[in-house]
Amino acid sequence: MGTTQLKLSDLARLAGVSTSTASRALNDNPLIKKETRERIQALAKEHHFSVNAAASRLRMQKTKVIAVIINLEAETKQSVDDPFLLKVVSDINRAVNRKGYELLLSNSYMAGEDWHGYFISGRRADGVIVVGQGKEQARIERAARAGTPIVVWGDPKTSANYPIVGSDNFIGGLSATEHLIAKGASKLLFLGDPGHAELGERYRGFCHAVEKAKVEAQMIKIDITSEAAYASINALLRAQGLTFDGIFACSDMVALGALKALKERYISVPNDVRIVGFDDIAMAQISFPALSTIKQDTNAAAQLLVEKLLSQLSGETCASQEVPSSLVVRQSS
Amino acid sequence: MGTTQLKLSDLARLAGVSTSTASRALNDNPLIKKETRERIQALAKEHHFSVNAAASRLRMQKTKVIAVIINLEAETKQSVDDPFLLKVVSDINRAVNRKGYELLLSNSYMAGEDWHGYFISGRRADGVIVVGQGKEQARIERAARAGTPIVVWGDPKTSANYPIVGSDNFIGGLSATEHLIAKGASKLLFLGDPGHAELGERYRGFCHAVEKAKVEAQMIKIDITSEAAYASINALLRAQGLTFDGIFACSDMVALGALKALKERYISVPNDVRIVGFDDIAMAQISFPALSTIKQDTNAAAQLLVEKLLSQLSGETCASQEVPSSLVVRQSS
DNA sequence: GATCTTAATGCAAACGTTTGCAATGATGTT
DNA sequence: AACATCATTGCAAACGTTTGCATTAAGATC
Repeated sequence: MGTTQLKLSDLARLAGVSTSTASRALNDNPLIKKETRERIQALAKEHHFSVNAAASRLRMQKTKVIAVIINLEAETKQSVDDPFLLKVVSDINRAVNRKGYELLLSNSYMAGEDWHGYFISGRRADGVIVVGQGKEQARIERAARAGTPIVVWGDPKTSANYPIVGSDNFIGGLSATEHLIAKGASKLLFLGDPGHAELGERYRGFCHAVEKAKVEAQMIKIDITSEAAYASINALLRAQGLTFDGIFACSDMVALGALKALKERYISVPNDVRIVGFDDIAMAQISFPALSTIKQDTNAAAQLLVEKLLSQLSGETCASQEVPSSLVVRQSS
Repeated sequence: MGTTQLKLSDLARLAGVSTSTASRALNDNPLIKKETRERIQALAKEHHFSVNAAASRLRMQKTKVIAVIINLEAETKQSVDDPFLLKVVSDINRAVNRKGYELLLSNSYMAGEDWHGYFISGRRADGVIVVGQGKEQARIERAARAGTPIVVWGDPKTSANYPIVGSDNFIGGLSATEHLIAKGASKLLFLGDPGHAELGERYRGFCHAVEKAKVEAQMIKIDITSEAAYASINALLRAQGLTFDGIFACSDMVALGALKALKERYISVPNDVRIVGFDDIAMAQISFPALSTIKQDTNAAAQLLVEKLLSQLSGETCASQEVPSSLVVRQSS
């Protein structure tokens, strides 16, 4: 506090060696005699010395930082508070740390339009992980073309000039719907917005199952929030009565909103209506009835995202990849 | 990409001015003629120039970065996925950005024991926001004593050498409990861990209301997870039957876990048992019955945290402060 | 004893900004 | 005409690391 910041040259003087020796010693460079290294490292610990990251980054041309940017549409109101998105971020954080990198949490507000300029040229991060493919991929594509090491959490089937990691949304949608049908549903309802890349795949899976089983089906396009789901189910029931007996919701939050609307009208879940969600957020198992859902393995995905990003940093190119998802059957179906 | 990174001196040459002029122009320094400034700024935009943050930070001795560290006990299993914690982080992110700072998302794993060394001496951030006071405050206190600009989300009543911002937990606990009693409950149950600073205050409020109204009360000490709540309510019912008619849960997640256990045994909420939670997470209004709770104004708190941190950066000292919380009455009570 | 190898360390340049001070030219004042 | 003032710009140092290359000392080889 009172004393001025210790720098490497001070530490070196204290140890009676040159600055370069001190630097190498702290980086465990075998050029330096083992005893010397250990002596200097001990001294550093004793004096609470920390390398100045700004100086180091300037010299090294590397930041050891990965930026995570949450890519939400301004228009739709899927908020940053969506527990699933935040879980993804949290898992990415762990994965990033395990590789010795730090996590800069960013968003369109800070990064603006020119992600390459802001993060890479600006030496704020070595690479970018985008959470949420969104409807509009221009900025991602521009960044990738400018040479930004970048990976995206989204729908891996989308063809793009950057790798995308995400669940097999088609299979997820397919197996959720098949499960609903197997449980006796014959008038199905899809709740979500197929214009969104990942949700579009889930909807494709839904349609595929519907056609194969030759059952009735309808789709209501809503924002990805529980409020929108609650409102739309209420409106539908009011206008047309109970015209469905199975719901595939594009996310758990949506499913829970629908569930609430049904329960308020004493429509029994799963007897009158079966529901399956998507994501398997913490709330899914604590709702009543507990929510059947397609579990996304965010942990595995986060690890893959980071690995792919790091391999880009070392010059390799890599492809999109799907992470297996699995049906979790609970009481709602 | 192919071309090498543009630096300030290149931009200056392109504009036919010196590096210093270019630097000042980009920073909108009025020393430079207005037309020159605008010309250079336009040129910078045209060429996608971005200042090298590493070099700038080294020279300025400032990072314009704020570190947020989620402070969880290793022992208890309140996970990073707790939606409330993540909401706090997300609100802090917004508040930080509004002030022109970036957010470094960190944790004990990266920062280790010596937060001052890691963040401040290491020039990774200008200040630290700690989310979650935890049970053990040694590291926070040590960092503060070492001169780290630091603020904490926690219980503002705790006396400490750093400012703490948080809800008025005592009042929150008091009004939640009074509400339960007003709704007819006379055998109360507190669910949570009073050893945790914030929860301790909530429990004090609970006890205060209980004594004033002279009603029965018991406390079960559990981890702050819905799973623990679910398990403990089940165990209690199995062992002793329904010995309570009102629950004050220390968090919404805990309340929802308890709610599920009750519903599974067909105990009516709110007729047989009234429940009030704490936090007002998104799930509270979507559960069935919708959960009454004490709403914490995380947005206001986040703004306060950032303001207090920034005023520390400009040398002022500041005090802890409480943010008003409010009872939100829904169907569970 | 002279030369060669090897191990350990030091010297000094470079990374790309920002900023105090000096320099320049133009304008106003006596 | 000499001098002071002002607006605008440039020079060069400093921020604290890391690392290629040079240097030194010590042991090995002839």
